[in-house]
Amino acid sequence: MSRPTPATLAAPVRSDVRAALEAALADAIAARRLPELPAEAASPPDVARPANPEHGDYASNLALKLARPLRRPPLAIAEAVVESLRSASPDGLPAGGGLFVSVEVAPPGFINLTLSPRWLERRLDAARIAGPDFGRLRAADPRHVNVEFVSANPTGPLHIGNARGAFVGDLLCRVLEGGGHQVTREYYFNDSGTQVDHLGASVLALREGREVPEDGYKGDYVADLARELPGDVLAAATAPGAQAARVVGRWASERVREGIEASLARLGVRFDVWRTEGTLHSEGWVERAVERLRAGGHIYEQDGATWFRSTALGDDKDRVVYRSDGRPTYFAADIGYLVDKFERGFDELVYIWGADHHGTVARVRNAAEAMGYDKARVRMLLVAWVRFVRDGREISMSKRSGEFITLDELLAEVGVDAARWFFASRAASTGIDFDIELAKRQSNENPVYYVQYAHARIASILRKAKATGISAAESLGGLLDDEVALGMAKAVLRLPEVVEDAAASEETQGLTAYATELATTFHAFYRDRRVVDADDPATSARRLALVDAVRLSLANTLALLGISAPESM
RNA sequence: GCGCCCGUAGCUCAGUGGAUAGAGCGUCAGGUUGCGGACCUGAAGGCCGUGAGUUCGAGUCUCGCCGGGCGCGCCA
Repeated sequence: MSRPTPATLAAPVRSDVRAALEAALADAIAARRLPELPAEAASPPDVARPANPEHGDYASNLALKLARPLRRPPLAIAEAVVESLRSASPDGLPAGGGLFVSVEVAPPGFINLTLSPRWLERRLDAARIAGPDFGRLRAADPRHVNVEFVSANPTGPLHIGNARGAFVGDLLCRVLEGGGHQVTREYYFNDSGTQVDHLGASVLALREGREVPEDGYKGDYVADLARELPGDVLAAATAPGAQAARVVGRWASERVREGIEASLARLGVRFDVWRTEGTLHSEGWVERAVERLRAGGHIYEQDGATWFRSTALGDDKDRVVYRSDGRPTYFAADIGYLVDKFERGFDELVYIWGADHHGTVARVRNAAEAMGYDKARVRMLLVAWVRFVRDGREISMSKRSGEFITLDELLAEVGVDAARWFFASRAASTGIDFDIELAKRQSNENPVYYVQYAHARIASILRKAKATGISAAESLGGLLDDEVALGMAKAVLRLPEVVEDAAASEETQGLTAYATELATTFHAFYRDRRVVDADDPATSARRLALVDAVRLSLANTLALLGISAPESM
């Protein structure tokens, strides 16, 4: 028997259940207990986890779904499929022998399936062999995805308004990677625009002891930059004929960008590509994009400006690409960027944008379509607004008021783990409140500590076992006849399908909910079963194996979220 | 006015068309001579904004309305 790869070992249990049902359905048709399937009904069977444990570990509605196309009562279809499931010899099931200990038909036509303890034991042993790979999947359709996020212009440090996009973007990347896809994290910024000139003028003004201009930047970091401004840059800026604000601005924005990179690193976010708007023009990507559109008849001239006919594809209005004075718009860079990204070979482009940018979604996707790209491969994930609150009062984000909070300050207050958990456990599209005081409190008010505590507690048990001279058994061998252990084993083995769902939905709430549930299951197990018991080393060894599998699942889930899994706390 | 997002327990939020709608916090009542009490058990608390529709089945899909947020530049 060839040894399965870790990715195979970590495959979702649910897919085995699906495969078994599919095989049983095919068998029932072959045995003429059911008529041939019409082509349109040939999708894989739906499998869900019932809310009520009496309905088994998994339930399928395939009989209900097939009732109409097969023109048979759902109960009759369910009976036919179940007969196939039952008649298959324990090791004759294509998806793996002895998968189920019970298969039942329940009105109005559900098929309820309960997993076999023996099969679960083998699966759990395999998960432990997979180790850190348990929960990392092999994608059926591996894609190389470009995820562009944060993308704040380097005119000042990241503030809490940038926080959600940074976390959501990174979490999306992690979940896609967990689902077996390849990801490039990309940061897009402008280091040559008027904003950068304003920054340069502000720094220069302070350096020369003048007031910051009206449209300049006023934060403390500007004063720091003025102090640090090197003599040679200052000399170059003040040389005759030099564009002083621009020269200083270039230097300052690079310094700010380095600071942003460092802040993001503290969040556990590292970008693969830093791309500037300027290079999209200098490298000719914008021209290439416009030519492509022009060739397709999507460009016209009016009032001296160059327009993209976005309305032809359903947008509200056409969009200017080159202004009447010849300067390109921001949108021009956007379309050049599309060509650049696709030329680099990505299968899919994802943009993490604030919800206030939703108005620009249609034009960019339309431009992609007009240039001959598949619109479905260009997707914008809109991140809703966060109200930052301290003890119930909203924190104003005005830079002028001085209440401006940087990302670094937020992290210093609440910690990376708590912040990551907070954003991971909420859908990106929902507006949320972030109570800084609440997030700070290290108690059971904050579920991240609850989960980390479970991990630390297991680590402590493992230490205790080692000191006692008991080590984890290689195989669970019979342990799952104990119902308490059985329930926990099932919880552990859910991880791969939780990851699968997260990658498919591109949301992480399922992972945090899962980790909380697994921690709860463990704490209950801890209450009901003693793990380390010198009087029963055989049972101890098996329980240690099971508990270690819980630790593994918690650690892998937290790792996927970029959250630490402490050995003690 | 048009477009996008949102409306679920006192609060903050989950809930891939399935069976009795969940979690954390908060409130109330309990629990440890054993491996970590940052733990455990229980209770109260819901016309899932609202009205229709689609179907075997709707918190979930469609449409209308009500309420909230955000957009609607030759700005970035």
